[in-house]
Amino acid sequence: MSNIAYGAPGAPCPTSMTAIEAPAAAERPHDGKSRRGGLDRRRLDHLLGFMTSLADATLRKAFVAHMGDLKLRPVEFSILALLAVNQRVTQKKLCLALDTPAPNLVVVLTRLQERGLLRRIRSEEDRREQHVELTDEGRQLADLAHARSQAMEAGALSVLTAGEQLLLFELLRKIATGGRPA
Amino acid sequence: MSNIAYGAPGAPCPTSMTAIEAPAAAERPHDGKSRRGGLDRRRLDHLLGFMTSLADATLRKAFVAHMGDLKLRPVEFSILALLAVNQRVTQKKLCLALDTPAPNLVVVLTRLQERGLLRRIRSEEDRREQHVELTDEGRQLADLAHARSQAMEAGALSVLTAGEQLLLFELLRKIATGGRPA
DNA sequence: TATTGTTATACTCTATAACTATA
DNA sequence: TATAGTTATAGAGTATAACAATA
Repeated sequence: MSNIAYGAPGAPCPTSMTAIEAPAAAERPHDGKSRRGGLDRRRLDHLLGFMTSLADATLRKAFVAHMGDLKLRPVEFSILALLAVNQRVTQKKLCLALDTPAPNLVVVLTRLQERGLLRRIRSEEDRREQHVELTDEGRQLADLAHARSQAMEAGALSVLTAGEQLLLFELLRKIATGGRPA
Repeated sequence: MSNIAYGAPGAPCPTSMTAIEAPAAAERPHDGKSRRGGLDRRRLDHLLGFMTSLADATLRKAFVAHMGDLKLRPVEFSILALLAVNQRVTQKKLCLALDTPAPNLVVVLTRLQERGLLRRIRSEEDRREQHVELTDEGRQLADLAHARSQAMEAGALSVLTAGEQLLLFELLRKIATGGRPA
């Protein structure tokens, strides 16, 4: 269910390249570690993007294991989680919060709406906007999913001490924000 | 270029759900942090999978910025990196190392082969296997990409101290492997 | 003119089934 | 019967252009 190919999709690919430079300097056989499928992975294991991909693969499996029977995709989980604790949420705000193009959000919201989990209500102040809100059924599922996510998190983080958990979040936050505070 | 919708694609979606449980207990207005697009993100910010998604988005942008002109996608970068330091690599081994289904690897390898970056050589011992190896041109690009990855890494990690960097890798490794050593 | 939401569309990524050729 | 690689295909994720309604 999704590989660990490393980092970014979407980049173009056609032929071309700059080539030459960089000697294949100090690289001895290998150290016995850094392997998988029997291959030496020394040029990948020191890359943060590769390691987060590995961690992501593990966390995706945990998501499916814990949330699978709720029929919620990650983006759907995120939307319910946002709607559960925010009021007067417009689609524009959801796009910003999830960093998702508007057209893609539309189809996800429509899917959730057809499941009876949320409503779209045309704003009276600005009739261009729609306010998205959970139905009772949607709120129940949001709360259940939230509870499940806590259990999932406990499992994934159980390999770390409490101090390590805090540290990991803080380090990831720094990476994600490029060092900026919030 | 890719959102931060959270974790796992691929999960099914049709209707259904178990519903009910979990009270929306102690949740006060918000703390001023945990926001983006003006929305309270308290049910997401404590989830490791969400944070790694955020970090991944940042790292993907760094990948494009540093590697874009080499016309290498992440999975292509990874393949070159593996071929550069391994001998007698079969497609089966690459599939295992990258956790990628064989049919998907085939198209990527064919693309790289058509660019003149690698060769597929039928094994004499077992004629079902193909040995994949870099051409001279492929090795040059692999080495250049490796050098670029080092610069990219330095930039992404510059927000952390040397100690924090080591710690982050170790914590991610523990998450990825579920606590197992290698 | 600019913004919110929508439709249509395209390209990539991911995954599976079915086939071949070898073993 | 099993394995390495391939072909074909389907589904989900991601992205952009163009449009309608409203401001």
